[in-house]
Amino acid sequence: MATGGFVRSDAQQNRERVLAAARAEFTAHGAAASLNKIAQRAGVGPATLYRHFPTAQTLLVAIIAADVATLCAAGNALLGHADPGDALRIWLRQVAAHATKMRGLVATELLVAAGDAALADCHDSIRTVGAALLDRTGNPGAIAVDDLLTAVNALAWASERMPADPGRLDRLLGLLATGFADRRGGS
Amino acid sequence: MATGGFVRSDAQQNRERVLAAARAEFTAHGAAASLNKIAQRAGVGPATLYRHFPTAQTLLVAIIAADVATLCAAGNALLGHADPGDALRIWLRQVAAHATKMRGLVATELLVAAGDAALADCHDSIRTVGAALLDRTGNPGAIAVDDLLTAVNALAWASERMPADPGRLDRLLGLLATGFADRRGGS
DNA sequence: TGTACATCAGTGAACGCGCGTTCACTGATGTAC
DNA sequence: TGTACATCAGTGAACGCGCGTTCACTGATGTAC
Repeated sequence: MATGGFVRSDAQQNRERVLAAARAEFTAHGAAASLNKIAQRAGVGPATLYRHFPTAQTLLVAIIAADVATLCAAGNALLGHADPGDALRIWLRQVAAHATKMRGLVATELLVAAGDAALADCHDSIRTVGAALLDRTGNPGAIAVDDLLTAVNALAWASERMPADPGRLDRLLGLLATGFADRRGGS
Repeated sequence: MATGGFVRSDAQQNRERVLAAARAEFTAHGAAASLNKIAQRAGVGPATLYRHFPTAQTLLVAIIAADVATLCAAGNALLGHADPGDALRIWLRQVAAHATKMRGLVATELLVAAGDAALADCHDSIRTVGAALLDRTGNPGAIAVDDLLTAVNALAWASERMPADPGRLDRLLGLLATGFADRRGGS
């Protein structure tokens, strides 16, 4: 009997090939991506995919988790940025870029994180970093970090759906930063 | 030979029963709604549904168009409101409520209006009303009405995806109104 | 180092399912006289 | 008013398709001696 806990090197290779194929298929077809096609693209049988990822959700979350880790690392680095306001804006831009991946699937998934433990962890990580960056600005509007992140995800999702207008995301984020109502003038 | 242009009364009835069933199914299942099930719910054969609406898109747009007409009428009425700022906010709240219908399908469809003539008409109607309301406020931030409507749709879609938090939509719209960055204080 | 073995990853054909869609046919409706 | 007719809406079984998923089986890998 094996000592347990070892991982066959071909298994690890296949796992990574499946992840890469899934990333490509999700990017191309969003939520309509097919597990059979992912397996085919990865050059493995469908049952192999199931061995590694029992459900499509598992697969998607594995991909997202890796990206979220990068995103949070970048956010933590920005805590040392000289201008807290700029730091927050820069990071939210990165959050938005992340959320547009895979035809908006990432934004969609992160919003309904409840129900999946791994996804909830991602959500918490992002929220923690976001809260730190927001606090550092003084947070004059007393905004909940959850609301801010939800809004950024939503705007990113929307801009992803309108690929004809590449400047849209930045304009929408600008709009979110300043608001559409003038707080100084009346009415 | 018939004189042409007449509509059999049973046909009209079936058309309306299909529309009602479709509304119910889209509301329950969003984009995953099945045409066969809609037909079944309406008490007609699948081919009958196809006679009235050759494609699922046609069906969805027929439903949306009716709602959009109501929305625009409400917006035009608000042009007579005493406070332009309030009028805009009230109407955007209605736009958001409209966009959350059918599991966010409405928001999704309206964003990618290009490609469907009827949907493009809806889009234009909404934009025209929105522009009138926005202009009346003086539009201090020189915001494009398209961006504003896109943002409202996006936030509505996001809040629809998180039904556990019913106050979220209003908070998000409030955030969009005032912005997350303080324009008076530095950074 | 080399060989026998036990484990478990991989295979790919096949399953059942529900989807969108079509067909030849039936029958209800409205018209014309 | 009443009847014959032409039109076209409705029917529902059936099609092909691709999906997610499973199965009994094969074979590669790492271990133990």
